[in-house]
Amino acid sequence: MSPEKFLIIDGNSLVHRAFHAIPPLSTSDGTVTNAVYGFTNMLFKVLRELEPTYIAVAFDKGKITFRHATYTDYKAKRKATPPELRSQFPLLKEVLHHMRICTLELENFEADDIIGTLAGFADGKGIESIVLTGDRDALQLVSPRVRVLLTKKGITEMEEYDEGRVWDRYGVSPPQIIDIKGLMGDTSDNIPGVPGIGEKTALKLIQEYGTIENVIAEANKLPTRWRNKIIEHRDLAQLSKKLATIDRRVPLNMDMEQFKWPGPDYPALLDIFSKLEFKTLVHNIINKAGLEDNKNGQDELKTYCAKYRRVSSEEKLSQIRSNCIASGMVALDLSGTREAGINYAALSISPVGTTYLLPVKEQVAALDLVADICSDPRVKVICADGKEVLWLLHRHNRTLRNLDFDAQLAAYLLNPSMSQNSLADLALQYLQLVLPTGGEAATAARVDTLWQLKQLLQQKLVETGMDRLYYEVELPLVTVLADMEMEGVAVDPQILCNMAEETGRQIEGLVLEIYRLAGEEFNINSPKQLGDILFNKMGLPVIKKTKTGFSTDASVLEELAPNHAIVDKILAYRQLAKLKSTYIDGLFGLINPTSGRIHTTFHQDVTATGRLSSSNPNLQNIPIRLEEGRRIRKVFVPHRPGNLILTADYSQIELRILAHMSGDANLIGAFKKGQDIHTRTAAEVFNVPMEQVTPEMRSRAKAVNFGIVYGISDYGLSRDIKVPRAEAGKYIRSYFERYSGVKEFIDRKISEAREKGYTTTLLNRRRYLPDIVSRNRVTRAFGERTAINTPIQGSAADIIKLAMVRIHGELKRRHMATKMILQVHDELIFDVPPDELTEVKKLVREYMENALHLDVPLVVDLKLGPNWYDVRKVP
DNA sequence: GCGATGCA
DNA sequence: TGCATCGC
Repeated sequence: MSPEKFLIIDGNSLVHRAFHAIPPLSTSDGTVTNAVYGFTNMLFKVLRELEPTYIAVAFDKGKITFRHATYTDYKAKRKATPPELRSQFPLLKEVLHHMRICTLELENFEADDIIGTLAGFADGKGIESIVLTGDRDALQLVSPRVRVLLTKKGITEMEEYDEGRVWDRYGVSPPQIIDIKGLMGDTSDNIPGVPGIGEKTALKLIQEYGTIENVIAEANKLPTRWRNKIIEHRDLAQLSKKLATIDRRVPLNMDMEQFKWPGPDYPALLDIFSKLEFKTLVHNIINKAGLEDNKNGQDELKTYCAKYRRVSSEEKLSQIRSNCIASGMVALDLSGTREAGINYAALSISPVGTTYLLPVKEQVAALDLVADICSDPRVKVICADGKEVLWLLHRHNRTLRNLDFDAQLAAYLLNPSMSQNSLADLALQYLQLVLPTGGEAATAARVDTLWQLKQLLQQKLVETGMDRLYYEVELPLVTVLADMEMEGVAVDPQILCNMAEETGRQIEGLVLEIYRLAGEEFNINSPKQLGDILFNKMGLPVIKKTKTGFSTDASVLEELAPNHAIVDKILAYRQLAKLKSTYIDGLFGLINPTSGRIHTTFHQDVTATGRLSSSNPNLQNIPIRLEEGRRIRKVFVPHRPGNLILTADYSQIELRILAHMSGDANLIGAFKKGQDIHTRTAAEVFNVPMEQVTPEMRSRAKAVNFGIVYGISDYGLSRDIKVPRAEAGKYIRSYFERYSGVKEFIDRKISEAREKGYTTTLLNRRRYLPDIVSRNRVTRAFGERTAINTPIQGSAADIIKLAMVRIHGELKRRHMATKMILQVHDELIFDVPPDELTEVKKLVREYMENALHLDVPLVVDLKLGPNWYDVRKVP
C-alpha cells in the first residue's frame, strides 16, 4: 500500500499558466474556456500519476495582504487580470466542486501562504505533501516531507523538486531560495531586491554566506562592486526577503478529513464538461466511469495507458530480433542522455503488437539488440526525434541506418508556427491522448503513440502536398545534420585566449573612462542604470522611450554621440562586451573537452519560414559586418593541419528566387546578364543609366531590395536608410513601377494567402497566416508582409537543404574525407584535405547551383583559406 | 522580417 | 520578462 499523499495546488498560478499556454478556446455561445480546459487536463494527469489521498486547491483572495502593509508597492506593476480569464474562475470552481476537491481561500491571504500553512500542517501529521504550482518561490517549502511539482514550458510537462534537486539546480538549500530572491528581487511581484544584483550574483553570495543577514554582516569582505550596493541597500534587501517569505501561519481551521478525496462526481462532471464542450474529456469520463455513451458505442477513446513487457532474457531478445527483421519496421523511443547514454529503449514491432521495454543500461545484450536493429538496412525505424536517437546511438558508437519517420519533424512541416512539438504535445493535439511523464509506463506509452502518429501525420503530409518535401528533403536532412553536429568545428584555443585577454583589457579601459566621464560607477550593462546616468544625471535629450523607461539602443546612442564624449565610449563598450561575453567567453565554455571541437545543435523544427537555426553556440550569427567582430572567425580552423576551410555561398539567392517566382522580365534580365543587382535596381528606381549610379543611390537601392526580401514596411525602410517615411514610400512605389511583375507577384501571394489561409514555397512548404484576415490594420499588414517574405526565405531554405542532402550523399558515396561542417542560411562550410580540393570545389558548386532549376541561374561564390576569417574568393 | 544569446 | 545585438 502506498503512503498517504497530500496534493496541494496553487490555483491562481496554474490558471494563469493554462490561460497563456492554451490557445483561445470558446464554446459555441462564446464562453471562453481555455484556462479551465488546460487546468482540468493538467489536474487529471496529476491525479492519475500521483493518486493522492488528500487534495486542496488554494486561491488568492482580497487585494491587501500583509505584504502591502509592509511595502505599499507590492505587486504594483502587475497587470489586472484580463476579463477573459476572470470569467473563468467561477467555471473552474464549479469543475473543482464536481471533482469533489476542496478549495480554499482566505480574505487578505495569498494562495502561497495557504499552501505553506497546509504543507506544514500535513508535515506535523507525518503526511507527505506535493505542491503543484508554476511559481518558483514555492521551492522554499521543499523539505523531507514536502516536494514541489513545477510546471515547465507549456503545461503538460512538469519537474519535481525534492531537496536534492533544489541543491542540484541552485546550489542552496530550499529556505535559502528566499535569500536569493531578497537579493535579486522579482519584477513580476515588484519586489525590489538590491539594484544591480541579478540571479548569478545572488546565487554566488548566498552560496558563500548562507543568508542575506550574513552577506550584510560580512559586506566589507566583498569585492567593491558588490560591497557598496549591499551596504547602501541593506534595508531594501531585508524588506525584500520579508516580502518573498511564505507565511506558514495562516489562520485556517484544518482537519485532514476535509481534504480527503473521495473521487469525482462523474455524472455532474459529465454535465459541466458537456456544457463547456470539452468533448475529449467527456469521452474520457464515459470510458473511465463505465457510463453509457449516449450516442453510439464506436466513439471509444484510446487510452494513454500502454501495455508493455519488460524484457531481459537473452532468449526473448533474440526472438524480438528476428521478429523485427521479419516485420521490417519498428517504432523506437530511447530514454537517456547524450552524456550518460541510453537508459531504456522502448520498441514496438507492429501497431497493435506488444511493446517491449529493454533495460539497455543494465544489459549489454539489450543494447546490442537495439543497435543491431538500428543499423540493419532491412528494418525501418519510426521515432519521435531522429537526430536525438542518432546522438544517443553515437554515444555507444552505433548508428541509425534506416530512419523511416520522424514524428516531430512531420508535425513541424504540417504547422511550422507551432512551438510545442514534443511527442506529448503531438499526442494531445492529434490523438487526444494525455501521456504520462517519467518512468517505464511513459516510455512505453510514447512508442505506442508513434504508430498512430505516423499513420495520421503521413496522411496529412500527402493531403497537404508536402510528402515529397518530407521524404526527399527534410527526413534525409536529419542524418546530414546529425553528422555535421557530431563532426563539429575545430577551434584554436590559444587564439581564443589571446582574444579574451586583449578584449578584456580594452573593456577595462573603457569602463574606467566611462566612470570618469559619468562621475560615478554604475552598471553599464543595465539599460535602466545607463538611462538614469545619461538622461537624468547628464541631461542628454531623450530620443526614444521603451515601455519601461528610456531607450538606449544603438540608434539612440548614435544620435546622441555629438552631445557628449561618453556616448561613443558606451557604444564601443557595448560592442566589445557583446563580443567578449557571447563570442569569446561563450565559445570557450562550449569546447567539448573530448573532441576539442565545438558541436553546435542545429534545429530543424523551430523557424516559421523553414530555415534551420543553431544553438549552443549559435554558429549562424558569428560576427562578420564589423572588422573587430569579424576577427572571431580566426579561431575556427580546419580539423587537421594542412586542411582548408572552404565556404560556398549562394549569391543573392533571395532576389533570384523573387525573379523566378514573380517572372518579372526586368529582374530576370538583370540576373541573366549577370549585372550587379543593387546598381541595376538603383538605375531603375532613380531612373538613371547604370553608369551614373552613385554609391549613395546604390546603397539606398540595396536597402530597398533588402526590404522587399525581408518584408519590411515603408516605416522600416525609412528607419534603415534614415529618410522620411514619405520618401521611403516613394522609393517603394518607384520600384514597383519598374518591376511591375514583382508587384503582381506580391498582390497574387497576398490574395492567395487570404483565400487559402497559408502561403507556400517552391517545394510546397507551408506557413499558415491567420493574421492576414485580422481586423487590426497593423496585424494584417504584418500578415501580408509574411505572405511575401516566407515564400522567398523559405524557398531559399528549400534549395540549400536540397543541396546539403545531395552533397552529403555524394561525399559519402565517393568515400571522401571532406566534411560539411556548418550551414549559415545561404552558405555551406567545409573542412577539406588538400588532395580533395579540386574535386570538392567542382562538386560543391555543381550541386549547389543545380539544386533546383530556376528561370534565372543560381550562382555560388567559393572562398578558401586556413581559417574562417582568412578565406579568399576562388574561381 | 526571423532566431539565439547574455544580462539585469 | 524586456532589452540589446549578432547573423541572414
